[in-house]
Amino acid sequence: MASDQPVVIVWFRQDLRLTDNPALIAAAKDRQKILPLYILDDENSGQWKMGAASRWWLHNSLSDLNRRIDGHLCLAKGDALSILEDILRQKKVSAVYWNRCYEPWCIKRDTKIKSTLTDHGIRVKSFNGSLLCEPHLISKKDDTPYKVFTPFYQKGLSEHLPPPLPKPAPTQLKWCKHTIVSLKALNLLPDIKWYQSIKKIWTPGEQEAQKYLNSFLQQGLPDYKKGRDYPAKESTSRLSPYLHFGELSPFQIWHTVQKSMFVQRLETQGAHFLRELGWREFSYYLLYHFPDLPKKNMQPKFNHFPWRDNKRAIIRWQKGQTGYPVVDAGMRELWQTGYMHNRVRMITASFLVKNLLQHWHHGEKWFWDTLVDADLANNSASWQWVAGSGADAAPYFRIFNPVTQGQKFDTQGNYVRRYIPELAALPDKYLHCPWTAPEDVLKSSGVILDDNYPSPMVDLKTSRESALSAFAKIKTDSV
DNA sequence: TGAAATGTTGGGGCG
DNA sequence: ACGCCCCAACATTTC
Repeated sequence: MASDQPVVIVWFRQDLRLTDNPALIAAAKDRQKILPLYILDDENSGQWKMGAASRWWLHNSLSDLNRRIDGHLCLAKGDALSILEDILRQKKVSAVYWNRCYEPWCIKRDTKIKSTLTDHGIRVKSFNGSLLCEPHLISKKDDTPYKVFTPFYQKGLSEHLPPPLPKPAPTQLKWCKHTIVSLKALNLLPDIKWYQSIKKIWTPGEQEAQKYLNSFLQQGLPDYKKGRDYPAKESTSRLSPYLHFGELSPFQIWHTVQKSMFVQRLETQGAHFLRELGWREFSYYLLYHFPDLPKKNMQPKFNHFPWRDNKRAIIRWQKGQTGYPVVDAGMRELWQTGYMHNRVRMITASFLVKNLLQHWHHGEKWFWDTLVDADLANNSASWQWVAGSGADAAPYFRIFNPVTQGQKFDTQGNYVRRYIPELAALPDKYLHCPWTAPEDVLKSSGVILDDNYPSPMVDLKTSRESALSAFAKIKTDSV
């Protein structure tokens, strides 16, 4: 039966941190024992169960969080409401606090949980710990949601900036020990240890996130505006997985960058970086107001788009065997590290959707499973952006040329050579288009086309023309 | 947060 | 000296 001392549950979700965590701060104010809880809920997430790379990340994040609270983290697996109700039967619970999530399935589940627990006589409070500004607070003058990024960012969001200052971790917390299952029993790690190479690159955890942020401010930010386009450089922040799991809050990022902009005189660079945070906000905003975003084209005319369905082509793309070095390097970076540089994400996505004419859902699913930063809002909004089916999307006819893009943004070939060692000996001139290299150059570089590296799976000129004529077919379609 | 096609300009070679 | 052509370099338009 319920033990005598009442406890407050802090339900950790995508906020795996102790600093600037509103739910935790609220619990600390109650001065009761805190039961820190994480639930792996695969029963309510439907099609959007966490992908494999994310699970690896989560495993390590939970392990780190648990270590930081001296082994008190309570882990559970299953339907969140049932698990909470189980705990209520075993413990005297006065309140449950959490920071809000914005995935449609989460909103639906949490709404039900909130009303059910309230009926049980429990104090339930939820907070914003993940967004600069929550989606329901922003709308145009006519009360409809923004559909275009620039006005959303410049008018809608900016009215709510600056965000509140980040708050330190509460001190002298009294944890309550309660065990349901072990971390191992969550089965977050796969049987095959494909994550060995990911492990070399990444260290999940709140303190590591802070280190990453600080090193970005020193090394990445000063050259961010230009440098972020070059995948071989380290000018991007690579904060996305930490941000997704809430090991870092956007408030912390926003204020730290602002301060750095002032101290280092990096107004322009900083503004460009903060704009990327703005895109993240916009993705969440779109997902909130258009919950079909992960499934349905925002522009209905794309419902008639003549996608092809070629399983083997999709597999070649996934494996990085398209014959276009910058595309293949990107897909191999993804497979090996659980991450891909932003510019290369655009190039590989454009290739799948436009040159191969495969539905953006295929790319969305693959990225969902393989990215450590897989995030429903960012992933679906970005795929629709690339495909051209989004509300404020890249025009369909914007088709990236992987050879030109490679030559422009990986001129020295450092990125391609890192992920495609079999091409490493090719001279820069032919690195992004090996099939144009003379026989003797190929031979002396040890490249044998269709043997150790494929020749292009489609012709750029003709596939581009096919894409444009496919687009022409839906161009005139009415809503 | 393109690329390719088309248009324009201006310098240099050359009859 | 002049007109003509070529074409690179840049600008504009179209997809």
